[in-house]
Amino acid sequence: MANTDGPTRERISVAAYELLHEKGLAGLSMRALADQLHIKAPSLYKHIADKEEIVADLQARGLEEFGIAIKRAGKSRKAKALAYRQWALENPHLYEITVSIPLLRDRIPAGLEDGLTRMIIEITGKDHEHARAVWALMHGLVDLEIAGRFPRDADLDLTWKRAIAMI
Amino acid sequence: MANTDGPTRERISVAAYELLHEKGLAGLSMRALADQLHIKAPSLYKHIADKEEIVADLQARGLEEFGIAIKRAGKSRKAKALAYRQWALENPHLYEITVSIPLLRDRIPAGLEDGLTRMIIEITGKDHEHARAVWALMHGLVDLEIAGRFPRDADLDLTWKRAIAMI
DNA sequence: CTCCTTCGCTAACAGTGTTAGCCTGAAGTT
DNA sequence: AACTTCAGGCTAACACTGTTAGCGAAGGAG
Repeated sequence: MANTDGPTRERISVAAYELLHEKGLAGLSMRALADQLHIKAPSLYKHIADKEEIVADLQARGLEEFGIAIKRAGKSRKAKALAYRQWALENPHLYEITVSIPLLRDRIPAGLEDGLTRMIIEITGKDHEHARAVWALMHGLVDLEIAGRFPRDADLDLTWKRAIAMI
Repeated sequence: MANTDGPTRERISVAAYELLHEKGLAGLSMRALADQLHIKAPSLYKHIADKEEIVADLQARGLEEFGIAIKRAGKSRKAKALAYRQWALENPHLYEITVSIPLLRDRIPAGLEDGLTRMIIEITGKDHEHARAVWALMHGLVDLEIAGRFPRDADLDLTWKRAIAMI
């Protein structure tokens, strides 16, 4: 019997988003995703081409939400930087999927990535090279923090302060 | 018949090291590893406990070689920074396995990680916080470069110049 | 000679993404 | 009302992953 409320493409995206938040990237399996929609894994393929498609979806969502969070932050460079860290720590799985695995450029809305790049350049107020260095600094800090690379007793608030001072 | 030259623990490590260089982390499967040693995958477990053990092995090797490369570089901060980049780009898979997946601290030689941390502090010549920020900057730059996150026409040499100037 | 350890092997299990092929109910068309 | 079409479920299966159980043969020790 056709479900009275079959999982349309949109509902799959929502379920994937929730699943990612709850179980992380490793827990995002096709079968787990199907379970949450009360269907079987192969049925997902009536709506999507492959897993990459939903990963791309989540990457796009991540970039979008991240962009919004940074825009909303205070205007100072410091506020933006802290917003970067805060968002990444609050959305580690979303951050991971957008940045720790290859970005599926061909499958996310065009311009999304460029928009963010332009935003960073705007914030730093300098040229591309400087913006890239700043971005790398933010990313490196967050990545190492999430990966647990810093000692447990490291004062990361202070580290960020120093980093911001470097900019 | 017992092999005249059975894959001892050491030979497994070597094969894993080579396999990682050739096929990357994704290509490092137990069956592929066994193939290279002309045995079957389950036989590997007569020598190792699990896959994590060989990953830990490779992480240790990576940290070690990386440390040597940095030590060998010129004395200036700039030379060290460029050596960081060069090593990472020349050993992307080794870099990936040491830094893109959780470091198996309990299974690598004690002090290896600390040794590197101390080295970075020595190079930067300042305190822990500053050293961490510098490390994050280097890591961020390399990680984003390997992930292809920078536009193809980006002048990364110049980006590094700017980054080094920021330190 | 016998025992025991080492170190191969095959078969198997649970998990992964994915494909082929079937079936059913709803929607349109004549 | 009957016929066709098709969306969207389903099961079975394949190739891959890491891993375990259990078997068997070779070599060294007593």
